Amino acid sequence: MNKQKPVRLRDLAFELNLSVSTVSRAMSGKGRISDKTRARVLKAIKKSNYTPNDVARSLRMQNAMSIGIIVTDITNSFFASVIKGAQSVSREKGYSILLSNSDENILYEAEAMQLMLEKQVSGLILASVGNNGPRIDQFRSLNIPIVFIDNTPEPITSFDSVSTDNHKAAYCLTTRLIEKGYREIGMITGPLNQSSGRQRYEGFQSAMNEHGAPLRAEWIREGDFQMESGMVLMRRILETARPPRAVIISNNYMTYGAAKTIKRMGKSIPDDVALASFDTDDPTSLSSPTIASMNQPAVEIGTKAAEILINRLTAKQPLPHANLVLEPVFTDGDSW
Amino acid sequence: MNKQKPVRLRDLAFELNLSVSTVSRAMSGKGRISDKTRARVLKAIKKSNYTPNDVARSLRMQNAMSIGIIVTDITNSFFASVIKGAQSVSREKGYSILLSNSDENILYEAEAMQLMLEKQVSGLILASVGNNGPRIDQFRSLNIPIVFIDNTPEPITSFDSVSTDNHKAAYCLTTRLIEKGYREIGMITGPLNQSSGRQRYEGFQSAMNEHGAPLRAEWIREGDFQMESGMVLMRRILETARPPRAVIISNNYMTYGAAKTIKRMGKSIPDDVALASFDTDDPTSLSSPTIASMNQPAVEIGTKAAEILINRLTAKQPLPHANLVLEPVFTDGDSW
DNA sequence: TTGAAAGCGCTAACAT
DNA sequence: ATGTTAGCGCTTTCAA
Repeated sequence: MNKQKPVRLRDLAFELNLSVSTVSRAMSGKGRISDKTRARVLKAIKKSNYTPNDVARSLRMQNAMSIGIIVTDITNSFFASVIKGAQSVSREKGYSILLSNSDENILYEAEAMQLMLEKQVSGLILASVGNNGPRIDQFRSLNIPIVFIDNTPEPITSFDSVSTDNHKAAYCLTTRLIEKGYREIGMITGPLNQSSGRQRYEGFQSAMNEHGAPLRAEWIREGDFQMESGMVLMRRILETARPPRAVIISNNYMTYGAAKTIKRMGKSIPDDVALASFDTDDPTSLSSPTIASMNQPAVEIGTKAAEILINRLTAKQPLPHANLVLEPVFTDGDSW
Repeated sequence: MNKQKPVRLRDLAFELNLSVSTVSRAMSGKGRISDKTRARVLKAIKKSNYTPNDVARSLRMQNAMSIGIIVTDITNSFFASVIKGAQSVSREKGYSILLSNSDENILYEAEAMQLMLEKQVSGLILASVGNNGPRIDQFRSLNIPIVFIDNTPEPITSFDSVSTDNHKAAYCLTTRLIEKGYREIGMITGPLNQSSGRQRYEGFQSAMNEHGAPLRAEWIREGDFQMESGMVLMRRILETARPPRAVIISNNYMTYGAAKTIKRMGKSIPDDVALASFDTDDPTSLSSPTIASMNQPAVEIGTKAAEILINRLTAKQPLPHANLVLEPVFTDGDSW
């Protein structure tokens, strides 16, 4: 348990009677160097257990080769998948991942962004919870690219983003519901100041209007994407004098909460109230009922976001903003 | 979109007619400095949007104030929760998180460890997939602490670790099963070269032996913690001439796979075969049947691991190894 | 109380 | 083909 000093380039150089720069070149493969010395150096590196100090390299290169990822909740399987996707392409391209959870807290998000800045990340993948203009400007003025996922700021075209066609997803989901014969449909929306929440709400509205189905205010509640609000709001909706026959719920957690409430009230899905949702992927395949759901392709969002980011980082010329909008993936269920 | 040069300490110093060291002291609060200049500096920092370069600081301080976390699969809700726990403590104490997924691949794990080394992490939280002795030694010789979670290496007492009492968990689970009247019990184990897999198997054995229940080789199969192996092995077990009445399955994914197989074979849980498992937490609470399960306290594992790590990092004197063994948390279900 | 200067480990321009 | 040297942005002795 000797607290051994780490081997530095200088140590290797000394041992081999070479200069640091020669050793450095031997490692990087850049610059002219004779095959003999190169082999000699590489051998010495192996047996000395040399580990390059990437902090020093980052400082010198003015590039830490790392990507920051800020999500609201890593425990949400959607974000976990996004991260997994982003991580896999990052590794491939030689970038490491700095991770932060914002816990849906705008203050934590700001802190995390500040941290990323200080750590000199090469770029950021951000699932933002709200308006964080000043910090975003700071990234921009330092020319550190951000790719927005899930929620996108306005106007979208002045940022990079990877998102899902939420309007369409909600529109389709609602239309299917109507085609199944439901007309009295309520909704538990997400926060309407977040693009995902708002777009899903608007898609719902469009479909309802187009099919001449009634939009009743007491059937529509704005939640916060947390399970708790799903529980509370579903109860409120079901306790109206004349509750709807179906409810669309804007994300997975609120749906789980809502389902809990429905069970507790002794009602059944879909007989008493039908449910349709977003992003309720079920790794267990034990759910009952299975929830009809429009899902964002999470892993793909992660890989695409990382690709767009790295692409921009390695581009020779300024690139136009990329606004990738992926198709939602529908999975049917017996919740309706 | 001016690619503005970041403000450095030197720029601030110039602007204020001070030296860099004075500005640095003003920021850090260390060292004598007059209140006036201090205020002056702080004001300038605010309005100039100065962002300290942490890479430079890390190099100078020989401490990156970051913690590496390597897990096998961030998509597994167990690990996601571990990370969440670790992250929250880390943030509090001023450490950032470098994340890597090993995808249950020992080669990726080794690569990730190498990366962490190069990035000069202050410490590592490692959910190891297998024997990775040399790399572990490297951390040790560089005096970079590792806290093992989930799987622990042998001999456990020469490492820091946070784990769950897997033997006990399996023993209790098996005993309960027996007390419910089951005697013909099979098991789909995890990899027996991983401590979690092995200990759960041994706990099962102990309980079976102690209660004089039969251990039949054809009812016991070694899986790899993936869903696929749960599917395959459950089929194999059920296709034996005389299948068991209950099967204990060593983790969540294999259980989901096994349940799928059981359904596909047109059998029912628990009437045809009862199930008991580990770590099957169900965020949806929609599972049917709900799975009786012994769960690791995931978030707590994460927080404790981070605490132990940071504690060691900030200790003045060498600390003895910490081997925290947490109690499993039982959640009943109607799978038995 | 403040400033000058060294140096963390590395890369790269320049010199040999 | 190899060596010398400057310098990335910061902290911290040491000197003024």
